[in-house]
Amino acid sequence: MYDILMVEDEEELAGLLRIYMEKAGFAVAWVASGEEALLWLQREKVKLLLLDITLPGIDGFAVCREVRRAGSTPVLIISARVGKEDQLNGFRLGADDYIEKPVDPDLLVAKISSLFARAYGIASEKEILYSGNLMIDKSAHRVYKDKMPVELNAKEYELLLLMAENPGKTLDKDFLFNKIWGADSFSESQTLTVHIKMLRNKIEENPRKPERIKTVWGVGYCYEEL
Amino acid sequence: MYDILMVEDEEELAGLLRIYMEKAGFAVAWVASGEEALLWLQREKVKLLLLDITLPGIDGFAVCREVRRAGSTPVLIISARVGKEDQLNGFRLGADDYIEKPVDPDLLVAKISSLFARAYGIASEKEILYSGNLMIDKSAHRVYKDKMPVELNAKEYELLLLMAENPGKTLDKDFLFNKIWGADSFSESQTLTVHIKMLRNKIEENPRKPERIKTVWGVGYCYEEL
DNA sequence: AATCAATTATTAAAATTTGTTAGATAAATA
DNA sequence: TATTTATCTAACAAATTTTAATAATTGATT
Repeated sequence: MYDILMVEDEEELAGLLRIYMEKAGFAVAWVASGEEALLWLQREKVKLLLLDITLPGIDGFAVCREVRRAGSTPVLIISARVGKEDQLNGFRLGADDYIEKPVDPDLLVAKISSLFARAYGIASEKEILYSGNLMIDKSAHRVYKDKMPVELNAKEYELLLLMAENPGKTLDKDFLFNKIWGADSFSESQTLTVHIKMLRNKIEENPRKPERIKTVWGVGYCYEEL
Repeated sequence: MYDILMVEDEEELAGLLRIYMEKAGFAVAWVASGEEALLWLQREKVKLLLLDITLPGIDGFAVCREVRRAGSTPVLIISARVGKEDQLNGFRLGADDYIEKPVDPDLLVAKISSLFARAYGIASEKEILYSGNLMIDKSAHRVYKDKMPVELNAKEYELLLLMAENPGKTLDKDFLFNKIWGADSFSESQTLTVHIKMLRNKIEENPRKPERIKTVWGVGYCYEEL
């Protein structure tokens, strides 16, 4: 898989940028139009998209929109248009950055590296998870509520983490149970609900009226990011 | 916990930016020097750091370096210095972006939002089905009518989803029943109509004159997308 | 238009399922 | 062994689903 797909119709610029990017260790693919870009992306994945806006045919904005519809691939826009509206539009479509021409290759490479680090380096091994007034420090295996440590035991911690990593999603009881206790395990009956109860006692403001761990009747529980 | 810690010694600019950022929904804390910033960060976590470079005492670069040493908090640098070297230096220290003064508040907010989405996955993919003034959040298993939550229980939810996924089509009673209750199941007699009734009570403007769930005599029901 | 049978709607209450909770017991850990 | 943590029990509470009886509506027939 290539690291970068560059969509740029000016051949000379494309050549220059490619040299710089490859010198920085990125594997670069190049296409010259929006149509080609979309076709290319149908066949193959890429880690980052470097996208000129002014292209013949389908323009960069449209490509950006399509890419965002499909996933969260980082998109870096290059444009000769200097208007603020164009930039805002780019961000609205989900671009990660917007660079105005003329492009300084060193800066471009710096930005790409930064974006790579954010998207693939640090973020993937995010050690700390924030969720409203809750902070879950994965490396320390510890949870803080309003900056005050909360003492959770192992099962409670696992439960909370699993739910907090899927905020806003209803996880059904079987899923939760299987993830934490393992497929079989005789118990099940009440043991999950009991643990939910204890968790709520520890992290809910008012455990009788849970705001954070909502129960979805007949299905399971849903963690709300407050 | 605050979303953003702004480190900026120009009080007027700080005030202006704060207004824009808060309007965009971010909780903003503000300190005016590098020393304060470091002290602040020792006590409290923050989701994003907005950092001016030219500060009295400890400058922005030094703060950035410290922050990176401690973790992967997103850092956005603002600077009055327009040199390419300064920018490269910022990126080298691990900054996520570098904005030159004068700062356009709209663009700043756009960049911050983009960075938030990248770092915290706010643009997390959710399965949502829109149908007129109804919104069905499949991942949360929840339904909203005019943005207000509607409390549906399991069977009602299944029914609604099944119908909403086939708008404008008349689904006959057997089909609905079999899909939700399963082929056999003694009951049937009234149980479907009762559930339809309850659904209508919850999502129709005037349950006596259903606009959304129409009954098709002798056949079944038809969900209208309004 | 009036009648009739079939179908659907409404309602309330019974039956069932599911959730909560506190406390007892067992298991693991120090 | 003392202490903590995990699991289970059982009674209770609450919400959901079904049943069943009655009312209203529809479409066909006269």
